[in-house]
Amino acid sequence: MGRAPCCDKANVKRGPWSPEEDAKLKDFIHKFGTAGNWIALPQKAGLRRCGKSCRLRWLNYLRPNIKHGDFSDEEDRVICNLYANIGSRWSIIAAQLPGRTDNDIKNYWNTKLKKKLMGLIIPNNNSSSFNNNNYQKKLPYFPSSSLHQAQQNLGPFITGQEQPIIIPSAQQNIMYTNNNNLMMIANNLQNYPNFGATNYNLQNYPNFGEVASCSSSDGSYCSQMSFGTNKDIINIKREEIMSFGHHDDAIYEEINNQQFNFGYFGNTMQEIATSCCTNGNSGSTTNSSNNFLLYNNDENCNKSNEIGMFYY
DNA sequence: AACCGCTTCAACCGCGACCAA
DNA sequence: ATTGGTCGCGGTTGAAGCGGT
Repeated sequence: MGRAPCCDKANVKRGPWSPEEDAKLKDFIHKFGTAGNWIALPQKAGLRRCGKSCRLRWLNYLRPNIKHGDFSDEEDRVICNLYANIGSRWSIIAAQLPGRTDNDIKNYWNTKLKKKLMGLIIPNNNSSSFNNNNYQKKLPYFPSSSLHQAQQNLGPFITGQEQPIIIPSAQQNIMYTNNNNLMMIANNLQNYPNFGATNYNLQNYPNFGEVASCSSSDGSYCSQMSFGTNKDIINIKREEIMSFGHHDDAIYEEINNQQFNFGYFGNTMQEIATSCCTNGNSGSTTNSSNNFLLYNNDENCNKSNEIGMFYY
């Protein structure tokens, strides 16, 4: 048995509000306020609407000082920062942006801001070295030049020269480095306790390359991950590879006479973890913490110079 | 002009929190 | 302590608008 409806659905109007209804609601609230009871308000105001609908219309549209229209860079920054820290707590985020409603911010995030951030890693359609349209749709691919441009476009989200930045961490985790070499996107690894555990069975992804090891020392999430590639098969410049996607997108591709390997694991967009498969590189987390380092490997697959640190 | 697919955003819905009786 | 009514939140929906073909 479900919950009792809050109003008589058969006798209330639904859908968009007419100017007359808006005027009635505004007029009533200006004269009497909400009288402490939204459920009873519509009847008193002569509106054939559900009380909840009245409340929403007032809070999101009719009340004074509501700000509509474009969000400023500063507002973008506030939303990103708060989303990174508290996730989709829209009402709390809205409280920090005078005139903005939680609904507005939620819509803005879902339809624009998220894409704006994601767009920074969309393959460069002008890239002459990667001209397969299908793969372009599936795979982010970064010539170092366009990545550098993307980094520039990050603008206010870049916080310093040495530290990676984190946007956001609650639901979909977008990770950046600002070393102009690598950029990664991944869902929050901590949401996927099996990440790094053997049941990901990386051997199922033959094109992943030679996975050196992928283990979890504390059983909670990936605390150590390393991967290497067979340098005789794969030839990828570390500046020019970033991959993520569905496992069945795992491909081996030859581009401009260079062999590229894209590795994946995870079955759905929600399960996507990161892979970064470069010539003789390996990655490992440090101290069971929420970051990992990516190294160059030397001829013998020993770590040489550090490429970058990633937070998640 | 007609159709189609995509995006936007106002509005809806259900659920948990809260509060008064 | 329990119950019932209301509020507020966050996820989802769907109509409208828009651009491409």
